[in-house]
Amino acid sequence: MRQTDQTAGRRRGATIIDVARVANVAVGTVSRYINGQTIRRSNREQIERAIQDLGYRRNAAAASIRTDLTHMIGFLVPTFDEFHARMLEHLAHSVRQTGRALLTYCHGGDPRVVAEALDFFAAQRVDALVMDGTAEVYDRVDDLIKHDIPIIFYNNDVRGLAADRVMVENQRASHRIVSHLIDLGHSRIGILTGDPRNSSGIERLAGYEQALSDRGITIDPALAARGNWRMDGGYEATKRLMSLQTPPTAIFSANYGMAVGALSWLKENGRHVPEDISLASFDDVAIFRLYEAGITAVAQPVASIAETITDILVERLTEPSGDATRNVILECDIILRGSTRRIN
Amino acid sequence: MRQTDQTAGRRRGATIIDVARVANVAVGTVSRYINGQTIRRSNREQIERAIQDLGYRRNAAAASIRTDLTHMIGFLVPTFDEFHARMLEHLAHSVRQTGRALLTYCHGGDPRVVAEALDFFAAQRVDALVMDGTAEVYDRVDDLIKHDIPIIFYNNDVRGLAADRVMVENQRASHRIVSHLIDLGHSRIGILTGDPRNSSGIERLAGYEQALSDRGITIDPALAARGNWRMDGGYEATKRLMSLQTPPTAIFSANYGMAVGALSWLKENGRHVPEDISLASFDDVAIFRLYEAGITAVAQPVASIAETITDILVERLTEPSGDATRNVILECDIILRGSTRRIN
DNA sequence: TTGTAAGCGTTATCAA
DNA sequence: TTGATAACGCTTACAA
Repeated sequence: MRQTDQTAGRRRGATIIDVARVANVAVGTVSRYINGQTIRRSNREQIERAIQDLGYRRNAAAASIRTDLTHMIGFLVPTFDEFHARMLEHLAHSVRQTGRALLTYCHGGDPRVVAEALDFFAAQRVDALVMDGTAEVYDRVDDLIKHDIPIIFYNNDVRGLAADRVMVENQRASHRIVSHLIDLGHSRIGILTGDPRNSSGIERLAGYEQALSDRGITIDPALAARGNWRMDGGYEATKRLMSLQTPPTAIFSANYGMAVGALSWLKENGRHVPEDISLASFDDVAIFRLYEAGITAVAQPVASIAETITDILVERLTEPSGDATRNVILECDIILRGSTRRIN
Repeated sequence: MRQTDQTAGRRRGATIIDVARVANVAVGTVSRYINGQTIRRSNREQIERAIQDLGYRRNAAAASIRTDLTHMIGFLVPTFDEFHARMLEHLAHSVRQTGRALLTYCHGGDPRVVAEALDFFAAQRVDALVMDGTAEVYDRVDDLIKHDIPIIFYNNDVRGLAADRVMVENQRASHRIVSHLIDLGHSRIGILTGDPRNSSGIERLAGYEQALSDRGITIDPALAARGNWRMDGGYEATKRLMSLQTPPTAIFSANYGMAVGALSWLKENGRHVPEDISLASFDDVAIFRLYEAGITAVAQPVASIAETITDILVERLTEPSGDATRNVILECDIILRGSTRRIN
């Protein structure tokens, strides 16, 4: 009996049964009305009035245990830096238009939190999971896939999993921007690399190396300074590069966070961009448009990435049973600004 | 019969019943094990093996229809700019440590989307809702409160609702930073105001005006240029201020987005900061630390805001039944940098 | 189109 | 501690 139920943590609201009783119809009829099926007009009006009077609200959780559809998409990222925040904004927007929302989790690079997040998503029965691929969690993600939860990777891939992927042409874009530096007369070009366990880090480094060798420039391992995608890593890596016997005349940063660290070190040490050194970076963020003469950058098509992810999502969730995994690779733009300068 | 059930959209996994059967115990026992109650050792081992073998995963949605607890917190923001992204990151972190996650929705300033979000949260039965207050939705939020969903406002308040609030001392911080400009000899100080429907916009403007009148400076309405919190609004508002007969010698921006717009206009028009004009802003963001000599700013205690919200959340969700609403107001720091300069 | 009733996967009560 | 079983709020055959 509801009134004597001690278990409810909070006052329970009206249910579909209450609505049916007040409207003098069967629960099935109310359910059909709620789900947009055709209903006799008189019934519809009575149901609407009952819903109004009772302040009834459908319980999606209850529905989901029958339908196995929660209308929630898991979204797992390492951090909410500008890149991921923009992804989130675009993704939230496109996913919203399909009647779904994002259950977000931020792992901060901690594998235990990643595992925790995947468990949480599995328990909540998210309809699908969108994540920036992180290695080390191969098994746990595979487990989700075995439980028929579609996974879509973006930004970084985890090879060998039956997941969809929406990536950008990391290697080609890096090749193009480094080639631009070479065109400007640079041959001693440093790179701030990301985490070598990340596919985008590997590919961006490969694009850099390919561009150099395509132009007959010997690759000097000392010019590849390892960062960690973050500002502090870029700062330290830049310091190392600039302390070399023969420092580079140009630096390419594999992401924007490290580029900000580079700018910070250069500024503190009185090196001017582009007079003393040219700088180019992956990712196009607000600060690059504003900083002094602007920073030359690779612009990722964030909106397209989000839309493509949503398209794949809807496809996976509506099509009978998806066949082959999809692997979309989107193009990037190179935005030339004042931070890259001709030398000699 | 499971095998013939046509309704399942996807392969259904093992249930607690399956686990009980394989482990040779009752479902109640499995449930108790899952929820951390004491279990006879032999049973525990058999249950653990069964869970392992079956790849069982608890269905949180099913549990929630009995417990009325989803372990999801709704998070509603207008946009994922740097301020809200940082809030999200901190909030996700602190909320995670209580075993919950954030169901995020981004409304982009559209009241229809706000309404949609609130309906979605209500249907999903989020345990609580954290939101940047938006006017115009008084009734719908009140409806959620009537359904016993705790609401916590941050950044902007909506007066008159039985909700908790975690705000910052907008007026006092603005007063302090404007007073600093006056100390430097400025008397013709412009302000880029936010949306006047937002409580923080009102309070920051009030702090500005109070600072002026406290020092006997007449308030010139022409010096209050209305922005929209965004870069484009700040750009246009700055243009208007700088086109006045007697332009200001200093500008205070009520948030960082408009300050970036101001920097953009000033740069395009060859005005240097701080030589030609001083600039100070609410919000302390990455670009302010890096931009030329740095931008003087009000630093909001984002981490504290998030932690306070989480504390209140936990309190509301565990205490018998919350009494009075809480109204926390946190202090801000003024960070002095190179963008504000003494004149005369 | 409607009513009836059997699930869905949990939790919680109650007697043992 | 455990087992058996009645909720929880909804969807969906199935029969009318």
